[in-house]
Amino acid sequence: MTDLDATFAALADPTRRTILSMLLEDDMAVTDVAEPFDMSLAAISKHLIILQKAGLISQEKHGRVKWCKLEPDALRGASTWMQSFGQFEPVNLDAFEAFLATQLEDE
Amino acid sequence: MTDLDATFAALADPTRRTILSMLLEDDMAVTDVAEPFDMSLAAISKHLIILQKAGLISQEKHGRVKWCKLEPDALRGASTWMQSFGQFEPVNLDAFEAFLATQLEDE
DNA sequence: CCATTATTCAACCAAATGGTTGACGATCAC
DNA sequence: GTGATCGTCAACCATTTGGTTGAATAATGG
Repeated sequence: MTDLDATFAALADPTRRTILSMLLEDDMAVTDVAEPFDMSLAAISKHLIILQKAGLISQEKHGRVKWCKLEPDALRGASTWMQSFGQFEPVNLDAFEAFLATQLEDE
Repeated sequence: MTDLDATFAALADPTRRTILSMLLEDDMAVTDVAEPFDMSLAAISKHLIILQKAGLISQEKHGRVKWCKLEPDALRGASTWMQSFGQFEPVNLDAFEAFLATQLEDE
């Protein structure tokens, strides 16, 4: 329950969602993450800590540079929760899972 | 962007997620939604307003009773955003959309 | 060694959040 | 009509959030 709190809360901020999108391209240092934002480095540092606590990114320090890396697995819990509402979607979960099965067979 | 803010923020609270799960079973009146919670009716009323503003539920007043109904379509925006990280998932978005297309043809 | 760079920490601030209570406007049931 | 019920509003409160600035820590380069 608390995991989902942290994940959804982290995703609720547009700055943090943009950061995640940036990290989708490549791992980045804190300073480089901050560069496009009109905001202090300290503010971005805080956002990154929130993302890390939510498990959405990991941070690893090499020398004085801290590298940020997307950890998309943390999205899976939130994604699964949302899919519990799938019965209302045009494609039901059973069909989707059957589709997944065919995909895996192809490999 | 702002849509996603509201959706994810609404989902970040455990009380609100529980309410959505309850509404998954059936439409409910505000008082009945509030019943299982150890919280004032006014607090639940506020939560419901937040859910409505996020588009996750609709509310319709019949007499003095206000009925709350799940609107799962609002989850789609958030779901789509999360799927943009799908390159890390076993099935990519293109394949999923192709699958959706075949589903629609069947109708 | 010294200046520079990378990042965080601490203190502070304004605004938003999640809760309370009590009063209030409708509506229903008798 | 009168009293109970449904739900919201308004005012209030404590805590969290998202930002700032300036100082502090730590590693690097010349």
